[in-house]
Amino acid sequence: MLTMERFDGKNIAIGLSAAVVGLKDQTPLILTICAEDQGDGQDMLPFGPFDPLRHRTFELGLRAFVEAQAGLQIGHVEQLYTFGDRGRHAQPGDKAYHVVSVGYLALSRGAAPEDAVSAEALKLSGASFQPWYVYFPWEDWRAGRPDVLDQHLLPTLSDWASKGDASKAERLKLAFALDGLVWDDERVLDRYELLYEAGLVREVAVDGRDTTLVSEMFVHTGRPMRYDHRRILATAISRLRAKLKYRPLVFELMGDEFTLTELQKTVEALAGRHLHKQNFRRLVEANALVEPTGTSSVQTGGRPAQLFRFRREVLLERPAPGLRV
Amino acid sequence: MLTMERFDGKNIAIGLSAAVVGLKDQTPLILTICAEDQGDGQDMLPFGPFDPLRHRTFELGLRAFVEAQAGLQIGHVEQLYTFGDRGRHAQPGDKAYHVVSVGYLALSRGAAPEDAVSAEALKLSGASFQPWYVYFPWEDWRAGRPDVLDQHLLPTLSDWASKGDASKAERLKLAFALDGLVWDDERVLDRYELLYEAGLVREVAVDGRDTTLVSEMFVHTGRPMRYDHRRILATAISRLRAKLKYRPLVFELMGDEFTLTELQKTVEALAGRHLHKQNFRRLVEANALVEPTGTSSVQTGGRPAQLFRFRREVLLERPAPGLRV
DNA sequence: CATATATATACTCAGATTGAGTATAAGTAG
DNA sequence: CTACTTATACTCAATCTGAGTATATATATG
Repeated sequence: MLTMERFDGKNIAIGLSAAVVGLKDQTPLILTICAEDQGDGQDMLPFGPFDPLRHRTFELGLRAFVEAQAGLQIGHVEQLYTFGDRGRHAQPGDKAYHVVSVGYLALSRGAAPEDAVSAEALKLSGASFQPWYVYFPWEDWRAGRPDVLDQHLLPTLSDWASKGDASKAERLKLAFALDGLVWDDERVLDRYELLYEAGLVREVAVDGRDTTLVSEMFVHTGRPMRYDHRRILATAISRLRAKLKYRPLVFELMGDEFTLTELQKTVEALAGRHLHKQNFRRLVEANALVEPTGTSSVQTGGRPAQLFRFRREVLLERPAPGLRV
Repeated sequence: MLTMERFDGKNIAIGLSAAVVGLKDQTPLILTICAEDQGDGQDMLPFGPFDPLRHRTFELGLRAFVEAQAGLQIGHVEQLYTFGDRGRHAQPGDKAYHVVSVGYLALSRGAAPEDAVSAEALKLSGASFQPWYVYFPWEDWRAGRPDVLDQHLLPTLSDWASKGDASKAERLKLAFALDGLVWDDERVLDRYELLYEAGLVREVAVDGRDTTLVSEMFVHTGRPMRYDHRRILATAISRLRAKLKYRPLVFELMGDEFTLTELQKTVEALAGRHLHKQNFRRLVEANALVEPTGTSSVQTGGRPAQLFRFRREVLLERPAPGLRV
């Protein structure tokens, strides 16, 4: 019953997709590509088929795709999730294979203004970094609660949930912090999935659903992506936001030297919320995550700020060094 | 360049494997199967090939395999990781396909003594629940630091690390809490991977490595499993231990009514470490995870304990209800 | 140069949480 | 009745957290 003959692989293909996060001007960015032969204008993440004959591991394959499609070297890479549902990767003329999609999170400094080499490579390849809140406008709370929530998303979602079973209303309550619950910045995927199930994002069209009744919502639910790439991006943001709290991942996106304010603005940009300045400082210094370089920076107006660098040794000293804010 | 024709799926197969956790007599258990035609005596997790034509999603496929191979219904299911490296799933005569392995964590009440139906089904199928610390003896700290660490594992591992580059020594230090670091109960996978890389677990034999020099270590490094199943189990334990702290997963393994001591012993069994009794109580009650049933239990000796049940409503009240111990 | 303005950095303080107890209650075994 | 066992209540100091106030040091302006 359990022989290997049942491992009959035909008709299955594995797609590797990378959510490559960058940063420029306190804006979190995501690397997108466009392909000539699939150009319906929708954004895509760098991706490609895993071929075990050419790539020893998923990760090596992934790095090769990003390099080939955007000319970019990536640093930290971690696996997110493997999506296997039928339909979510479907495209016309694609009946031959069932595509299973392995999503990855990657971090890159290639979006920084000072990286001229990456900028040139991006221009040549046609790839580019897009602000990630374009795809999820309701996830940016830095300037307070986004208006789109109360004006468009929640009325429609509540209506949808009230017509379904109780579990839909429960999930909605938890994901969107109804009834006085606190907004959880890590539930990016939960929120996107609810919008998807409610048929409010443009991607549902490839599922063959009728969208005429809700299509006026699409303008409020962010820019769509090809395939299931927006779902992978949502997973990436969720993971990154969670991991910031117990791993020093921010520094993979920062320059070598930075002020504490720059560090804070970066964390705020990724977490999508505002932090208390004095307490942020205390946290960073208490955790010994950084050390002063001795120099200071002449900023725009105000007292000059000390410059700091990441203290790599912290990785060997503390079990879970991060910015639990 | 990015056409779907490159999604050429031949020679790839997807294997689904489940680490099904159960509990009996304060012992964490893992469901293992044995197959006649692959019977070299090594334990396996329930697993099988994903066939998109028969199973709409990975999860449905997985449930079907567990049902077929152990006659067991499983409750909570979550994806762990997808392993794609060449070699780790290899077996003689298995050249036709590259098997990519998607690991899952599942929880089941089927190992409880009162579940006669599951016991019967297990007997018929030949599957059984095994104590999980048999596979990872160094992970059980309930009775203090396990002797095997200082007597066998750490001397050999340190020796191995000192001959490699500095990063090996760093990983060893973090994973096994050298130099006064605190033991992190969640790093089960890190520790197993180090033992694997150092060639100290029996599974390395299928990698074609020479094991004559280290084979006397195998008796100290736990019982092996087929394929990469012990790695999946390590991932499952890591994830379960991490998630206990912010999700009320324990209750998926408990009966409907229980005393606080039973609850504590269960958490201790899973986390592999001893907890402070009075503080555990305080934590459980402060988080409003349970409510008294009004009855009490006549235990062996001592004052009778109140019986409690899980307060399901907590899922709707608090953002991350768990037992952060 | 004095002053307004902007940013950086230091320090305070009350309330909540945590780790590690002591004290007391309510059963069973002999 | 006494010893023993387990359950439950309460204490206390150290630490952490959220939300401030106060002060320092720059630039821009009249």
